Amino acid sequence: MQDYKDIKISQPIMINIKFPDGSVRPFNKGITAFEIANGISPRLASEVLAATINSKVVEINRPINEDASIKLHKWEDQEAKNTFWHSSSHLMAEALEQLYPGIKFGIGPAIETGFYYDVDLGEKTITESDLKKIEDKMLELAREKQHFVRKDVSKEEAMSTYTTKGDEYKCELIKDLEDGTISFYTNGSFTDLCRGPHLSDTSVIKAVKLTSIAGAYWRGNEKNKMLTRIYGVTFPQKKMLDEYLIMLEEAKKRDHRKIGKELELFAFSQRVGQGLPLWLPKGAMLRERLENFLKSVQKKYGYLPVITPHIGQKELYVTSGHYAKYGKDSFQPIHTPQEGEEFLLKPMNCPHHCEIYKVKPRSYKDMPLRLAEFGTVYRYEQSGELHGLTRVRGFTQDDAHIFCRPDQLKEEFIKVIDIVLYIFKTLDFKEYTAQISLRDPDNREKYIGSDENWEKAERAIIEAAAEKGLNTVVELGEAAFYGPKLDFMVRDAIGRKWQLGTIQVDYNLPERFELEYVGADDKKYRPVMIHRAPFGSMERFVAVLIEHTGGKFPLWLAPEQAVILPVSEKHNEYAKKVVDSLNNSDIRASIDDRNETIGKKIRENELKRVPFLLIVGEKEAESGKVSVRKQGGEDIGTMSVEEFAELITNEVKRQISNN
RNA sequence: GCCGAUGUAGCUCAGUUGGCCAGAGCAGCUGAUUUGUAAUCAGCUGGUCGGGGGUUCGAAUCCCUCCAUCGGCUCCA
Repeated sequence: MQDYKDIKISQPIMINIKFPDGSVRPFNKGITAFEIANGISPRLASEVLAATINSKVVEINRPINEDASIKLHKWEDQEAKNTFWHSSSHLMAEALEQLYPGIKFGIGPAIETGFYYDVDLGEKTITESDLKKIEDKMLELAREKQHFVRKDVSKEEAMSTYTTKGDEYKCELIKDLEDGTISFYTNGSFTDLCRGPHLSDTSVIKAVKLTSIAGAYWRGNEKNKMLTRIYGVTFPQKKMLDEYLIMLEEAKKRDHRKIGKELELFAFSQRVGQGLPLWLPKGAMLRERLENFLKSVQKKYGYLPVITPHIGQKELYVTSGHYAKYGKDSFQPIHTPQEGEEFLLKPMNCPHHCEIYKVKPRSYKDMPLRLAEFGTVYRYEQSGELHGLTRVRGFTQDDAHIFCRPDQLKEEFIKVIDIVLYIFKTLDFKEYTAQISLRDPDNREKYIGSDENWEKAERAIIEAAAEKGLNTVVELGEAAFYGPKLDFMVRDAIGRKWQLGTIQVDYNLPERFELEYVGADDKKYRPVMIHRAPFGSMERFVAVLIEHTGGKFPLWLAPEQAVILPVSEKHNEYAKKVVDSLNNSDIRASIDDRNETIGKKIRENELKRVPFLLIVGEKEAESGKVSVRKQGGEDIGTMSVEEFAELITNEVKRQISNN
């Protein structure tokens, strides 16, 4: 620091800074991102929270000593949020240390929304009711405008600091770090082992909410001690926190478990067993419509339906390799009166489909063979992991397996992507991304199949995704051991991300089941297998759809499309005629002929999210018409029953054919 | 499975310094009302207070245990 000042006074050394727009400007050596921002405008400087210098995110007061590229991050950038939340976790740690002296710290990173810190409270406990106190302390400390001060330390110094403090978790972390890369950050009374980056000071943290408290194993290993994890989120403006809390409320309202109960779509029974959903009539019919929709799409794409049993001999899974890998952690084998017979509940459909492939010799001319089944599978999920319909023990995959020649892989992949995108479009998922999961390049031996095939498959996926213009992220090392895959994530109506469909390439099962086809040269070849499930599972998809729509399903899926509300019992007879006529036009309509006021009937059918309410009274009965109220209250006027039926039919047609 | 919280009528929730036959609203049933765009009125029915065990003269309330649910962790073919 001292040197730099001297230099500046005598003869400033200039460095070149490159901006995101490509322009390059000279600055004095040692300038900071904050000073650069301030030179552009003081307002910008006040909003910049972090900067990326040469593709590394750093604090805005770190001197830049060589030519560099720079990008300034305001709150809108994830980099800024990460910095903000990471600093907030240090602030929380400081508050915790002051309130609970002697506690030990694990790690405290930023997460997608907010941050957490893992702490070992020793004998003490923290409950939800203590959170307010901690929040207040954090705000108090934030207002002190504490600067985050970085200090590079030797490994030895770092170790001795934490040995003295008696913080074994930090010691363990330091052990794994390389000397020369270790730094401490101090804000106020709290110093933490940390690589940064951080805010320049705490004063920008204006709003704090500690959201929950939970147990978490040290380093994520269930053999280790369980620490207390405190989750929180902070914002630079109070208003943003309020908006965030409103979003949480909205999410609560859309919870598929709540709506599923209200709309009588599905239920659970303790007696049946946890994680085993019971589909109620309305839910079952909804699911059936989704299945029929996908079936008709698949028919167009040349899929062949198959049906296989819910159990299979243990031997089947020994062959597939799943028994060795998951046998212990699955539902245990079913034994029969016959000695030595063992069956397993099927945890996936692929082995059964492989056996269908094998029922007769296959020719290269038969490829691709696309076998589809809505197959119900059972997996023993740990009890703490079960969650509504999104994580269950029995579920139905919209499964299909495509057996094809290696040269057909890319084309088949593209066709599957087409199906997935068509589904997203029809169900109004406008924002989605795709993750391409490839091999870990440094660890090739853990994957099965030849290098050549892997390269071909990886290239096929990348090219297919590119040709379809997908917005993709590539993740190395995320592939399954048997092949690369493509997973789709959608964003729902309130911005949350969900993983839905998946497309996976598999070289393993064709090998294990010795699947073959005869080529044009009369030689035998091994087919490639594609697993794909555009919905993922019916359970999960319905859950996501509920949360996406808040229970207001599109007309073609809605359990009831219209309910006829007679103004009084005198009009029930006419209402009956209307409903018969609509049902004849394949419209799902019913009468609410309860002896209640029209106001109450409207209210209750609105709560049931019925898309159209038809009010019929004296006027309508006389003129043979219906008065149409759209969900939410919009009056779309009076029309004949035929006109209304046409309106519904056209809208449904539009919704499912927007290809 | 692990940490923490919760479990009262079909639903949403009161009631816990241990003490008369455990409450409300909605839903359901019966009756009155015959209704015009988000809750008509009255009466009635309904609960092993999650299950089991214990402490106590007395337990929804305190203790133990099991189950389920919720928030996380780990896991996810």
